[in-house]
Amino acid sequence: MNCNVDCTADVLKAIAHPTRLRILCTLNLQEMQVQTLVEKTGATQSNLSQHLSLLKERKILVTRRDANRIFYRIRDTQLLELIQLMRDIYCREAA
Amino acid sequence: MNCNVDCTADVLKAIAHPTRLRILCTLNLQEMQVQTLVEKTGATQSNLSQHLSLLKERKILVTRRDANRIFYRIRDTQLLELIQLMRDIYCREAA
DNA sequence: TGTATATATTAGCAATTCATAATATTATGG
DNA sequence: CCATAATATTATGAATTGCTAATATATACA
Repeated sequence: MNCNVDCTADVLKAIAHPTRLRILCTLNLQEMQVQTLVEKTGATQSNLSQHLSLLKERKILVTRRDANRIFYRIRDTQLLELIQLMRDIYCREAA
Repeated sequence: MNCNVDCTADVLKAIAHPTRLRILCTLNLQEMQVQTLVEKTGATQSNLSQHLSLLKERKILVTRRDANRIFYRIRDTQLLELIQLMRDIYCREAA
């Protein structure tokens, strides 16, 4: 009935943004440092950092520090299957 | 690589709203007329109508007219499994 | 045709989101 | 300690979203 809508909506909202989706698809199953993500996504360092911290707050990403650098990865990679499925259902055209 | 981010983000955005999620969870596998949804969700008629039309535009809902009334249902009910899964992963607490 | 019911649309404002630019923080190596 | 590299934070303004109130449309039925 009440399917935990507020929490679920928050998580969905976190994912529902082109740059953040791109981050998730780029990360895929690996971990990656911010600089790499900046290059691969084409976003500004600052902007990307903001999106990353939002995803981290929502427990979608987790981090690991290695000296100077921070590595991000997807906490629960089931999420990738979810996104893929969503895309298959609603965005079938083109690659 | 590019996982159709723009389209996928649009669909996610459509779902990522408490009232719209509530609509989807309320509909579940049935079809329902607007008035019923108004009562069950507690939203304003106008507001609900706006959310419904957004969901319809995004091909998430489909409609059927019966005389005076319009019945809405979820086009692809796999979506419900997706939402459920999302909730299981990220919103495990309480019912 | 006139009224009532169900649903949709529009306008307008408040609140939120987003990107950019500038600055701060943290860690490393010399 | 200083310079540099990597990342985060803050402020700000523009754009988008979301709600409400008012109005419009469509159908049924007396």
